[in-house]
Amino acid sequence: MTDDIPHIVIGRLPIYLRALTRMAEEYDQKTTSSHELGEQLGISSAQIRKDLSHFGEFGKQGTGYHIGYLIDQLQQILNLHVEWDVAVIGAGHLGHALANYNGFGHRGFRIRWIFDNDPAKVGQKTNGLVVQHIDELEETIKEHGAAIAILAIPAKSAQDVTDRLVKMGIKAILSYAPLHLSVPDGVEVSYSDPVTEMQRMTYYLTPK
Amino acid sequence: MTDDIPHIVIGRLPIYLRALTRMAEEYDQKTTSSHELGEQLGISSAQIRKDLSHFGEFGKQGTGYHIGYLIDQLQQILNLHVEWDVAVIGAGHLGHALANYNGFGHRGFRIRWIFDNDPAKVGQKTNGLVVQHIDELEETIKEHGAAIAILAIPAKSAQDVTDRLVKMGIKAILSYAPLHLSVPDGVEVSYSDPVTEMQRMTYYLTPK
DNA sequence: TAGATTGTTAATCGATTAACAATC
DNA sequence: TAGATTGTTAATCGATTAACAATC
Repeated sequence: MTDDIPHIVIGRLPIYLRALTRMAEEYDQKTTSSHELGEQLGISSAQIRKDLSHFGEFGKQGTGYHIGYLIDQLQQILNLHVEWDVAVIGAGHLGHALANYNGFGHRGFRIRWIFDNDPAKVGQKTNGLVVQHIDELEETIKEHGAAIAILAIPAKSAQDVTDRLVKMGIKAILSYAPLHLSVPDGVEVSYSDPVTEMQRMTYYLTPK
Repeated sequence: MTDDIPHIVIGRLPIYLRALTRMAEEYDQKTTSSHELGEQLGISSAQIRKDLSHFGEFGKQGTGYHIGYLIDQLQQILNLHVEWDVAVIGAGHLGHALANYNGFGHRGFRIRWIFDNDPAKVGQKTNGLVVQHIDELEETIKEHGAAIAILAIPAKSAQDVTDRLVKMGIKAILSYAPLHLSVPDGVEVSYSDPVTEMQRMTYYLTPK
């Protein structure tokens, strides 16, 4: 796939999609403008128009964007017209929280498997899912084919599990483990470490 | 506080801190170089040196950086020489996961309160914390003073709660709610929405 | 001394913004 | 028609990188 669209632009598309969906569902709004959308998100209207212009012409002079149409286009661009099966690795508190979060379904994802290496957790049911032993990982992925995994395990074992996931063809990993993961080209990784985020913010705070 | 150091630089400091801590604790390493650190993190050595140079001269030509000293300096810069009290809003699965996560303590934070608006959850104990009713928010913050809150509640009520937090003087918010929050200048917000992250990654994936 | 690595400068690269013709 | 807003261009702004003198 030809790709010279900046990563940073791609990263904003889901933000636009989220805001547009909210306008449609919460406020039953039919159209919007780059100005209104930008105001709502703290982003300049010029940037929004520039970002969208990488992919086509979705608006009309004078009236702006039809929300339903733009939502549909963004979903197409982001490959969200299919539902993605997701494997959760780790059945601790966070793994359970992910398995029980009902915000995935309407936005393109379904948690389908949850794994743990603790025999005491294997067999537990959570939101209709049964915790499988991590050693069934390879077999399960081979059988069903999965592209996305979420890592909800300690840093210690995260790189090992990542290597196994990559070996099985996983192409996107969302990691809650507090460390940098090494992956080959072609594998996407997103990091979500609450402490790192908070440490960034404390820079701007004054200790009491 | 004078501040023309780019946000993006501040955002990398906790990443450096995390990697350095790992070198020290996991591998008992005493020194490192910008080259080694960069290799480990997928960041250029020039960028690391440039970033650090905003704050002082921490290395020695020929030998690199003393890890313990650099860790200490980064902690000072990020205001992590004090421990920050954190309020968690929302005692659902995610709120409980946060309350039980043991990765905060060693990195500068302590979850001290957890709130919910569901009477059925108020009074529940989790990891030594008792869930308080959200209506006790103002009183509790007024009494103890808190600067950081984590939002683990649905989008619907997130802006309302944010307004209340800001009113009480909260200066940093880590939000797991899938929406953009409006806050006045001087209040830091970090977003952590797993779906947004995954939607960014699916752009690069090929639907099967 | 020889080798390694810093901190910094200048050049390059990339992203954001202002402005506006086009047009609904 | 008058007003609003797009998509795009060029200018500005900011971040990254390459290179190297300084020096441990």
